[in-house]
Amino acid sequence: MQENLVIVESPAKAKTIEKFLGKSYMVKSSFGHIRDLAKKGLGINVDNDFEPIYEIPDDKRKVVDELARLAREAKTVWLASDEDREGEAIAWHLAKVLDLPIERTKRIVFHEITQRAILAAIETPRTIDMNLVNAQQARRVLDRLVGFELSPVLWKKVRPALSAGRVQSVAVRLIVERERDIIAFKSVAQYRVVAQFHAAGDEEATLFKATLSKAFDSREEAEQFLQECIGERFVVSKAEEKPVQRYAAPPFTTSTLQQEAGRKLGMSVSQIMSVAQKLYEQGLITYMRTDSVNLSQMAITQCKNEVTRLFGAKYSYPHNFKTKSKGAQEAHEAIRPSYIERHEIEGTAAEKRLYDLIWKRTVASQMVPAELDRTQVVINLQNRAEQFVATGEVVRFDGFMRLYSESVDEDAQNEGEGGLLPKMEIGDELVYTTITASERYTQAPTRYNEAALVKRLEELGIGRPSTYAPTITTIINRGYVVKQNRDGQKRQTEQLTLSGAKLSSKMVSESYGKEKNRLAPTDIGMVVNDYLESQFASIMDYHFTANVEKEFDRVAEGDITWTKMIGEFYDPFHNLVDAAIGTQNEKGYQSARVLGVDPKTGLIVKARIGRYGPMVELEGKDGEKGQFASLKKGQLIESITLEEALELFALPRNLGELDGEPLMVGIGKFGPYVRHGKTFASLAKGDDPYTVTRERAEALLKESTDKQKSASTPLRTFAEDAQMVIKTGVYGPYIAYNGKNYRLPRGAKVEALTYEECQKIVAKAKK
DNA sequence: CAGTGAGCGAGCTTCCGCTTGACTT
Repeated sequence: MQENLVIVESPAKAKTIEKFLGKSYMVKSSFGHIRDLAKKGLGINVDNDFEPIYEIPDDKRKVVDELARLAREAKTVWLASDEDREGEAIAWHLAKVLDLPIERTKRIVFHEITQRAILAAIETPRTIDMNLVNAQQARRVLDRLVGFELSPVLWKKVRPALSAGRVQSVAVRLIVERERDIIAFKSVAQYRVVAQFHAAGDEEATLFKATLSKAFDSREEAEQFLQECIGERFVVSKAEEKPVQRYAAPPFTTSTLQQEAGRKLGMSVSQIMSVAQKLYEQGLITYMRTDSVNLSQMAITQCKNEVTRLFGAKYSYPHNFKTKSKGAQEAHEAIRPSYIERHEIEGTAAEKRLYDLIWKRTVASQMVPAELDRTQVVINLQNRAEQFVATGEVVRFDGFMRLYSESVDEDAQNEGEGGLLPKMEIGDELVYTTITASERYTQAPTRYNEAALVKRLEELGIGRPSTYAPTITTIINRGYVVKQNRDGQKRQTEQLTLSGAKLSSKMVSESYGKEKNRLAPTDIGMVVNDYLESQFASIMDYHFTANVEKEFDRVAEGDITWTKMIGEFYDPFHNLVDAAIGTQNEKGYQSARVLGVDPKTGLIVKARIGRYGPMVELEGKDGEKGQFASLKKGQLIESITLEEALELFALPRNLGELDGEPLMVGIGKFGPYVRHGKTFASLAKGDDPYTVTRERAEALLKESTDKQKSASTPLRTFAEDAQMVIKTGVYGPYIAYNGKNYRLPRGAKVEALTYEECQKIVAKAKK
């Protein structure tokens, strides 16, 4: 029997801490929360002052029983869950379930896993902070109320099995609004002018680039400008050089790790988290779900030694960072290597690369700023008001950049930053070798990728490190959002070049709009978003979470009771729910978008969501039936054009008669198909229903009927029992017996199976 | 809630945050 039982949240943490404490301590983990609101129903007794109905989930039963047994045997139980709202609630639930007295049970906290911190915590135990617990109950109850009252409204008004919530609905809104910005965006072409100069009278002098301060809206203006540059005088009017410092980024939090590993290693948010989890479990890094940039003193000292050893003392800058992000609870350290002196690890390629990234970021954060010289040169023209500007940046001392540089979002990159500029002084005269006016299109806003969405949510204080990845999964699973690639499109742009006194023009092909793994809303995502915005504007407000967080803080401070706070929220909220259910208005999604008139038939073309998803409709005249067609992948009701819609009506297509029956191509419930009379065949992946040829269609039909024939003839039969048959299905061979199907065990050979073996498989499956 | 390339019909769907495995059809 153990004298002391310490309970933490994570098993990996338990292992580490047990090493720091003496033999009389046993450290166990609760694996996170051990109780939650009842799974069925609301789980809240609204009429009884929002009394929560807690239960222990089935998959937690074992852990709880084990902890209860150990707690009974131990002399002292120490509740050591994380020092934040959720952690405090975990401690309280443990105390309730393990039957420990709230006023006397020892509660300890530490936010770094070092021996010093653990021993200090043991020396200064406190008791459970009920105000903080109540703030968590308020958070939990509010989320349940919002989620479980809004979702059923959607089932009724839009479609079953949809969902809404404080976090996910706002995440979808961000993506929907970005899409609308893109749809509304009008790209315009401008002529941007760049010149190559060198010092006058010196053909050998260093060339450098300078950009004209103004872009021209038309080709004529650009051409005229270039013409006037012939014989123009170019004089330096300003030459400025100033030293600037660039500071190292703070060590990783969950959100910044997701952004940086996404950009540098091309990993998805959930991949990053599962690789980080592996590193954590091996004791290689600190906890990977954190909003803190704090480093322990021990880590700072280790970094100092390491930087000094590797680069010398002048590179070392030991210091800590302050967390800025909204609503951060800082229960943990930043994400860092457990042992700074460990430069490399064993493991999978992904593990090695992620560890390397974390190591570099951590160590670089403890290095001195880089010192740069930033130069700016302004060049005047004698006969025109425009100016050329050249900027350059030179690294004088690399500092932390010697080890690591933070990457930048592709859309935030600015081009035209030059390197070293030659020395120049005011009044210096310059000569151009070429001046180029390039036609450039303004770029539409870019869609969010996963990490960019996480970053935005964090800025708004919405969601927590442990929920960023699952939230993205949820909104994709609900069909609100898709992660997609888009092929780039090509366009021709003009380039006017003045070389000496000769003006020439050429066309340059450029591609644009290529996207990889970007988040775009679906039609249903947009419809649900618009419906929620129209009926529940307060919940959909970007500041809703920040506002209720302030209320939770007041509960945590003991200024108000949590039930009063929830009551004040619930009454108006519930009225909105009732009002939404009560309104008989046409269902939110039913409003159709009119695309225009079909020039061939004069019929109105509309786009809307139908029973089987988004569709376009060629409206029938005087009550006649219209024609319908489903939208293709990547098309949106909101942005589809009349031309694109008309193309969709090309299906079903008639490829001509075959044995007196038409051969039709269409898109059905199961995707693109060929139909001949009553027989159907699905098109293959590479086939396009709009262009597939008759020959190909016939081949597909034949293939399909051949397959069906072979599928209906059994692979094996048995003399012992006519009911026992082995057939081929979509997943391979299977046993059919008395009208039921059974899978073959792995590695089973169809030809070698005996009747007895088949009987066994059937008997086993029945259990 | 369009009409088809099948379909009876009842009961269920849902939130956010804290943690890991179990387990693929």
